Amino acid sequence: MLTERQLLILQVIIDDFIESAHPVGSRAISKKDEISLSAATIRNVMADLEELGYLEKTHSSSGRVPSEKGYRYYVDNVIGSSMGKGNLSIMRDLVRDEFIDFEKLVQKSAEVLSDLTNYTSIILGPEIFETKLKQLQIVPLTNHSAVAILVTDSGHVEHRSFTFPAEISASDLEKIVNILNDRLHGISLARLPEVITKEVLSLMQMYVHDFEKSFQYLKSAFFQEQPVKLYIGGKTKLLTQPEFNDINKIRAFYQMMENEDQVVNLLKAPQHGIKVTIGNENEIEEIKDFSLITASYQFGSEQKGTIALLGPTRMEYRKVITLLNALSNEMTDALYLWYKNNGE
Amino acid sequence: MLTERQLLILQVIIDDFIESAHPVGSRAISKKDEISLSAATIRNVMADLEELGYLEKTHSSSGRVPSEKGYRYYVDNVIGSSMGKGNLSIMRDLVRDEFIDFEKLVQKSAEVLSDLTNYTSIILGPEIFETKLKQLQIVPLTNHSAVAILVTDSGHVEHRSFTFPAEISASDLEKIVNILNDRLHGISLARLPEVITKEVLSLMQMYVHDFEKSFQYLKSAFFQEQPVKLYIGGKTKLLTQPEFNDINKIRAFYQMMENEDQVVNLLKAPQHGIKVTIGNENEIEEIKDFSLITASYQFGSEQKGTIALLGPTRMEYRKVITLLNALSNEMTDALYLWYKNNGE
DNA sequence: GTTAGCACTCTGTTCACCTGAGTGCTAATT
DNA sequence: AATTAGCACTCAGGTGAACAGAGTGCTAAC
Repeated sequence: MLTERQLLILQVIIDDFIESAHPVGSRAISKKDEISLSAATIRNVMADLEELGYLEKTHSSSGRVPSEKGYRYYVDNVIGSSMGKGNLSIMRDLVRDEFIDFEKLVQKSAEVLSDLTNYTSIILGPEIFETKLKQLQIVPLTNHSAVAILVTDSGHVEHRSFTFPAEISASDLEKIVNILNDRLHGISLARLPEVITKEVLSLMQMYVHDFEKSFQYLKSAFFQEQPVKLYIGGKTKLLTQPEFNDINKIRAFYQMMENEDQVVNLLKAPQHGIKVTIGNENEIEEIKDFSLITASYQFGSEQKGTIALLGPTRMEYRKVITLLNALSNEMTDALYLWYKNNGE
Repeated sequence: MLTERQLLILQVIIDDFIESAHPVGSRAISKKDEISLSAATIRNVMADLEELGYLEKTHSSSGRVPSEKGYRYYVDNVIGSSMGKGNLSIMRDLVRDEFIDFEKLVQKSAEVLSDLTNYTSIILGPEIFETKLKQLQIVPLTNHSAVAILVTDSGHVEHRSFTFPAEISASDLEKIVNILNDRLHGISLARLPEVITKEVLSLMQMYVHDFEKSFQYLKSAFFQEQPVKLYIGGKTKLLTQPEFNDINKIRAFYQMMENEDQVVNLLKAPQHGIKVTIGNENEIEEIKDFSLITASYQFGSEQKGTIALLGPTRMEYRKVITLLNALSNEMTDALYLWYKNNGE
């Protein structure tokens, strides 16, 4: 357990380093208003903190830099008590004003989040597989191609073009759509392939032969899809961070961001509230010197989405946590209201 | 007019530089198989070429580097005659295999293009405003919200959620949709707002009062949209290019790429065939040391889309031009066939 | 327990120096 | 008249020495 003085100094060092990105020395600290100790005393405390693993030196005679353990302690014990304020109203207004369309809201939120912080924001939409089919539409384009449109109760729209044998007539198509809508309405997307195969396919083969092949394609087109949508804001914001001076780091980072699956997995872990992973706590090699802060929001009764900010370990934790907290609450509230009206 | 020898040497220098990214010296050239002159002679030729403006030195005793004028000459006079080959079949197969869905095809093409070249590819979809409305659908979600879906004859799907006063009933909605479909079918998206305002709005006000406000929103949501879709492949590919060592360059470049409007404008200039803009020929400040190669493809009778590759001025012009040429032809062919079947 | 003082350590910068790649010019060669 | 060999010259980039500055750890005094 840290003494009060140790805690104070740890906190001051971290705050200073977060702001300046430079190792902080004993003299600089002793000059701060809230500190009335000499540099020498502070050096002793710093030595202790280093021994305990909360601080590090970049070289033998440099100032101190927080270690990951230091950040962890800071996040766990310092921040929780004193949430930042300000900006909260921005989040609230944002959600209220933009909430006409879920996609628009999320996209906008991602942008605002990264503008406010200068980090990269990532928002994961709700598991689309859990939403239920509202309506299926097939719009013929030519006599052998059409576009299939699928609307879920959450207002998501997915669409695919597909081709089919010319024998199928427009009225056939209409029949098929009617059958599908009749049987599939209210079924969750996750169960769709199963239900289709079990209940509907045989029914349809009565109407049209050889439909199966095209149908197979259509099915795969819809259901091998990424199960969640990813919204990223401020991809280039990190370039302005001083730790991003190394070109190889930049390369590695952007390469990893291109792999959507990986990013999705990063955020997907089920969780409640705010979760902070610092540096090596992250599982993915490429972000071992980043910190990732995630918050989940509720969508309806069961589904969850995730909001995250990705920045250097030297991150403005207090601000970010406050912000994410606010946004996730606002989104949960807004979605709750919206979803409630959405029942049958 | 360049002598044969000057041309040969210019060509060799450019080819060498494109490959190595290092200034090329007289000795290196004299060693090449296709050259049987001494270094001294070559130095004389190089001095001439420099005086003519086709070559430059990075400092007084460095090897030569092609100037923009040099690249321009190379592109205009050297390449045209001898198209590269290979990879052409890749493009053909790509278009044939993936052409089920226009979006998928384009997305995939952008990726392949940038994988093949290590440059960033940009594809502009056809002007969506020129396509014609095929069908409009409104799917109610709650008793005061719905999602509107718009399908064009090209198979594009646009959708927006919107809210409306609770007084409007489901049957009212259905009527509205019927009216809209009846009146708007076959109208180009560009004319849609006009037609709606002139012919349909009054008709609808007979059915529903106060519909106008919500409708206004819906209209703006659809029509203030970006008029063209942008597909970008290999955004990070450029990071592997050696000229991209300067962090500030990277920042400037990515900042500019974030501005979609600007990128669209870059490619939008009406043109036929292949167009190469080298370095300062580009209007946008941020890409004054890039080269941009664009090719257009035809979509139906009138509409055009653009395919482009963006890379350092030290670009593999021959390969890129060949590739773009092939892809744009394949796409035009495929789209022609597809679109022909698509008439009424 | 706190602080002043001092020797020590390490980084980053500057400067001189050197090497290697390449040039331009002149004079000899074909 | 064109080509080439030879040589002096230039410049970028790398290496190492010198040095200033920031910071530490330790000891002795307060």
